Amino acid sequence: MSRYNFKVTENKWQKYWAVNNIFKSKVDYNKKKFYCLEMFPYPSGKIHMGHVRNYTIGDVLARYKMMQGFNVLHPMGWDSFGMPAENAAKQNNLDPDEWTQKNIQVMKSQLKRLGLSVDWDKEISTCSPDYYKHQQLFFLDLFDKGLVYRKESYVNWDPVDQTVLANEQVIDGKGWRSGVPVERKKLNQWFFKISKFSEELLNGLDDLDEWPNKVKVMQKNWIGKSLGCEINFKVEGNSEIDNIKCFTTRPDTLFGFSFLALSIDHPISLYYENDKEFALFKKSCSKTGTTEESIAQAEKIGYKTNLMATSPFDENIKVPIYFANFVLMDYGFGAVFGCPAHDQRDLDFALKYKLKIKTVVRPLDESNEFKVTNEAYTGSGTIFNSKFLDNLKAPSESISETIKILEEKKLGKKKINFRLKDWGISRQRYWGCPIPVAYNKDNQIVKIPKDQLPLKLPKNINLKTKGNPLDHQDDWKKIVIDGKVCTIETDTLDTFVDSSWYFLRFCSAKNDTEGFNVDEANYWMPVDQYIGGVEHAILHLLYSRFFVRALKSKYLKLNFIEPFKGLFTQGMVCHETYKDQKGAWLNPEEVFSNDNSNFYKISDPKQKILIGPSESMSKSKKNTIDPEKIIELYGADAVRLFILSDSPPEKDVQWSQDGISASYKFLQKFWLMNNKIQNNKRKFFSFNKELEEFTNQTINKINLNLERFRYNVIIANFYEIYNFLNKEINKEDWGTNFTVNYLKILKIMNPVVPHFASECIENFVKEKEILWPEVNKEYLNIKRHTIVIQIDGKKRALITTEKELEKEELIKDIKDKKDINKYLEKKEIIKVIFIKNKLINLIIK
RNA sequence: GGGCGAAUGGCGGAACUGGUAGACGCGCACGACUCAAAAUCGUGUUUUGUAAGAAGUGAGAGUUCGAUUCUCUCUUCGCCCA
Repeated sequence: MSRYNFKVTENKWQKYWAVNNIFKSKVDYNKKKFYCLEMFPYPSGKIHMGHVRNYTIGDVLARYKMMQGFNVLHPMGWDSFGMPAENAAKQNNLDPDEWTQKNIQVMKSQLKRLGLSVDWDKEISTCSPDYYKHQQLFFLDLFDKGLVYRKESYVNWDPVDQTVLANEQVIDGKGWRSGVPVERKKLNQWFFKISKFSEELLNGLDDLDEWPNKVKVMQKNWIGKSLGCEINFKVEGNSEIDNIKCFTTRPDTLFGFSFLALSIDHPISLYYENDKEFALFKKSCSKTGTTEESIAQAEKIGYKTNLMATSPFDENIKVPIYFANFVLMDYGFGAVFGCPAHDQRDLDFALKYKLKIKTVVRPLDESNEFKVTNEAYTGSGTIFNSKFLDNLKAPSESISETIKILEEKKLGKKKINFRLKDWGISRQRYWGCPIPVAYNKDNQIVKIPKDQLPLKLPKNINLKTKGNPLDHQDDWKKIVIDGKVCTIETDTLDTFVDSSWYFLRFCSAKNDTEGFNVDEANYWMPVDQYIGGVEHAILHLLYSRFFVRALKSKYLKLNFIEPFKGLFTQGMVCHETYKDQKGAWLNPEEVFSNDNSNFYKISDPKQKILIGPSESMSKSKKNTIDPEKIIELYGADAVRLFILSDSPPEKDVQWSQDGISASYKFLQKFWLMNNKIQNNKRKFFSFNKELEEFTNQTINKINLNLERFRYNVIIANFYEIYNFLNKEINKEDWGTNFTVNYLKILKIMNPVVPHFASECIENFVKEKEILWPEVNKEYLNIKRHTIVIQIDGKKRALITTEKELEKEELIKDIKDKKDINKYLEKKEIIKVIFIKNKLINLIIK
């Protein structure tokens, strides 16, 4: 036997697993199921280290559960609709479908080389009509249930590219591609009524006890339930308008009221339709994007109407009514009352238009002289200047008290408001799932009949058009429904829709007649462990939780409501960044170092490289490491070992060259040791108790560490295993129980380094199904005890003993020992803390 | 500004319910092998001190016989929301 040849071995086992269908899974009611799912990748071209980390973590868990006898579902698919394909196709005159299929082929072979325990028979791809035809059916189902609707809504509009931008494509208020300021434009768009489930989605979080708390907090904040109240303000100046309804979370600051602001889309704006100045104002409002951030940062501007509003608490207080750019129609009622002293936006607005600023909340340590000038006071305190509200504690008492008064006087009522808005699912793009509706000649919505589905995307089209390429597909757009010619909707679905139910599709991946089978879903779902990046903590997870709830309105027999029972969010893979003297980013392959502190350019060895901080690997900073090259050099097992070894999986990990080569060396060392063990011809005679203890304790440790995702500690345990075994085999007598224990050890290494472990096990014993070893609890309670001896709480000595020493015996032993007794001479023991078999602490005087 | 989290050697990181701080790895040093180097193997490696010892888990307090772990205040960093 010689060096470990990872290429031969990894290839051999990958073939073995595939040929023997080792990872194929099917419903089996006699077996306990385990659904292990990692977030499926976008086929962008090649896999990156983030994928390697994500899928290795999942694979370790899946293999561990398989070895424990679970019926494991561990599938893989492709989140294959989306903009990168469309952009790449546009740039290189390609077909997005061909580009995508090619990437899938490449990435699939790369993933296979990692040796994942994936059931490839269940592979799905969201851009395939086999997948999206079911999605179109779901869309129609939800439409029938009133959970899909169309309304006018604002989008980010790039005036140069003539295209709609997603929020993340708006950078500093400018289009990411054109670099010109983004505008707001109104379009008719499709929405999912996620807001109907706000309360449910919020309450459901309480039951998700296997989710990281931070993700639950983020979702909670996103849903943003707030207690407030609606208030009716009397309006003067237009005989047709009696009052305006406002929503506020701070009714207690009502005495600080100095203006009323309306959204430009408020119904009252209709009265100003012919007003030229208002039209100009409206136009200037459209100069900001649609993100909350950009609206918050934009300069507050307003248009003063001829209307006046009266304070519900004091008829003598009358204030002007404005249209303002910072009021949104889809929050509250599109109308807010302005209290400049206690809201920064209102204050900015009031200062600009020289409106009154009346302070009505003072901090607890301030007197009634307290006055807000340039900075709004939003902290807690006491209400003053507010007549009957005076001296209430703000906000703890004042809000509920004010609501009570408003309700009594029938001026307003308590209202719960949610920040969560309906989910806009229209995208003005080609490469997405077509929306299965059309419009008749009266522009009414006509559902495309189910027997005419799937509604497929047209092929070979010109993508280099302004706006949505589908708009220009006149032939494709025409459809005959019930003998009438209709025009197909050209918007496509947000790709988040694709990923909101793919976990259900895996349960019935090849089912042609339905998206998923209820019985199969009821067997496999919920996903027992979902693993992915924290960047999807809000939207993807929330949308998926919504989608299952929405589907439940049709599939009444679904027996689960939360799709993901357990969630694990892994950290990113980071690497140092390098820049040359001109400030251009350099790839790690372009630099070298002789001392690991000074780096130089390979193509220009005199040029010193500037080393930047370690950041998440990204193409733009060129600090990426190609997994394929690393697998080629070190093998899949070494990569798996390293990607888990250096940091806890939930934290960021530093890619390091020394680290990967250490993992490689570890396998080589272990292999040499394995050779020695397997070539051994000697017979042993005594029972190796120490080995038995070590093995059982190690299995126990690894069990705990696996359950808690402490995979980095497991790798440390592997090194301990090597260090221990390597000492044992230098002994004369390894023990009659050596082989049994060694085999157990190889098995627990299997989930992390499956090719390597399988090879070692196979050479040793022939065993088809490798099961997880049981812990013999007898060896967990060690018969040898190491007792810590403390004097005044300081460690002074250790005693190792086989006996279970009682307190008095132990004190006697201590007094007999010179090196400890010296601390006790001429002192009196006033107290003894004793924990059997663990610790004794003598307090002396 | 609010919420959540983190801080441990030269570095990444261990430490179960308060009970031996620094597991394991990297790096470094010394040694073996070698004409030499690489590779490999062995030994050592928190700081300080020749040593016994002392100090030590971001800073400061508190609870406790005993705190990396619990409580409070502060500093810095990260993430999310505004």
